[in-house]
Amino acid sequence: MTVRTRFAPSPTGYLHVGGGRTALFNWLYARRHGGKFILRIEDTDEKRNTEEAHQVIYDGLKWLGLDWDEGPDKGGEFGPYRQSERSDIYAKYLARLELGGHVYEDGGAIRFRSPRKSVVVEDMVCGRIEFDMSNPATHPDMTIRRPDGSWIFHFVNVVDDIEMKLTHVIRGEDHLSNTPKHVELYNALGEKPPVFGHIPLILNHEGKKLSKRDGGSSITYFMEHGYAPEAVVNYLCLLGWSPGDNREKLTMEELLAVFDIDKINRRNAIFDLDKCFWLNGQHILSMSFERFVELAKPFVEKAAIAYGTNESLLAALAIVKPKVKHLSDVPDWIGFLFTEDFSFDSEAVEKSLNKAGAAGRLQALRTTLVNLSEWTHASLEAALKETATALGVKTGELVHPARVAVSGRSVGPGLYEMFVVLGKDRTLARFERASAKAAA
RNA sequence: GACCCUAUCGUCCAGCGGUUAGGACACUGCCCUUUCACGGCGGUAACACGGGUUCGAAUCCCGUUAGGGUCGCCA
Repeated sequence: MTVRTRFAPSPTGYLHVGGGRTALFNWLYARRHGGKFILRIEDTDEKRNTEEAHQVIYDGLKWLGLDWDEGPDKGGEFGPYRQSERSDIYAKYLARLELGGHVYEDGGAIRFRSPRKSVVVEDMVCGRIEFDMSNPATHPDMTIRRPDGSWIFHFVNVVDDIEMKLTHVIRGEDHLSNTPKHVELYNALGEKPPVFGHIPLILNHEGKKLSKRDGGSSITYFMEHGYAPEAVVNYLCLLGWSPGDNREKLTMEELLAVFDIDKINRRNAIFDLDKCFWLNGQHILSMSFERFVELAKPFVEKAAIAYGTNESLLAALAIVKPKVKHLSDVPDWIGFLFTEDFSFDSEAVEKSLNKAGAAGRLQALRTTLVNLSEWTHASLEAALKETATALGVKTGELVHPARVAVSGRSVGPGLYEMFVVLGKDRTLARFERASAKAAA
């Protein structure tokens, strides 16, 4: 039997991180077991069903690196993959329930008559759970069709899972209490329920369900704030699970090899943006340069940095990669390399450039550098240190003003790296201007 | 209210009958260092409570408490 899992979001115009994680776990499970991952859009509520809302889902999943084998945009053997287009199928299944005497009319709506027996759910994550369905007050007969003919979630969800031959249903724990209802439907239809796996919920710092207002509650947030997808995927897996060997940073390949849904714990987890941020830095640090360029470039383009040739952009990105924590910070980190019109941080100017003697030291350094025949990291470092010795000052007394002279700020890439990327002429020109500025 | 799930540092995870209760984020001290990072070495900090079971319990059982979820003609 081929494993078939699905992600079945409703198009709300917003992809929740919890949804992203559900999608991820389903995808991981399918890929690990050589199965199929299906995308189904639950858009029975037509009011909020827009094309843009669908796009948010596609974009979010693609960004996370999750590809689906069947879906609305892709087709597949068991389509259509939008519930709004599956009404005929639901009608057929309703007829089956009617035939078995499982439904009745109530004020124009159609309800499913619960057998009122206890239902046992064997859950991949939660284990064996028994639900007592005998009390109609607490477990009323569920409605499956409204008077206007539109369908209710529980019913269409089950019908589609049957029709699409899903073997495993991995979803949020908020559905655990709904599961016995779903099982009753499977039984009434004479179908075998899939294997369920209810994963714990993601909470905010107040311990409440993560809502739209919370920072980092949507996948879009991570896309826009310069997170690497691999870092977000990594973090999401770490919520409720660990590889068991104290590793924190794992690549997608490593996750695919060791992530196991039934080892996930049953506790709801509080989302910690700090740790996600740290993982992002770790991933950026260790990813290939090519990958870094791929992820950083869109931010550079969006900021409309006039970087000239591709080579010069790559040179700038290379010296910044070990420092950057958010990809969205890249434009700010490299901008000063491509314009003479960069701004000077007043605090930095005050602290090093305007320090007594700074202008003179800068001039001395300039003189040394003018005569430098070789413009490399090593020769620049040697030259600067010699100058410092000759002047009888500490290296830092030259480094700090030079850094501000060349970049306008006190924080940035390595000094010699900046010299090399700027080249001799521009470096010396900036020295000139800064000396004048310091003197003034 | 009923039913279901859960309970280890502030947070995320390890632990599955005998441990100085471990790692990571955050916070913090020192070192490295041209800034900022990175990295290295430390520090602060936890078994919710009460009963059992056992020679022995963070670990097993039962309660209590707390948190979360579900009980829609939302999904």
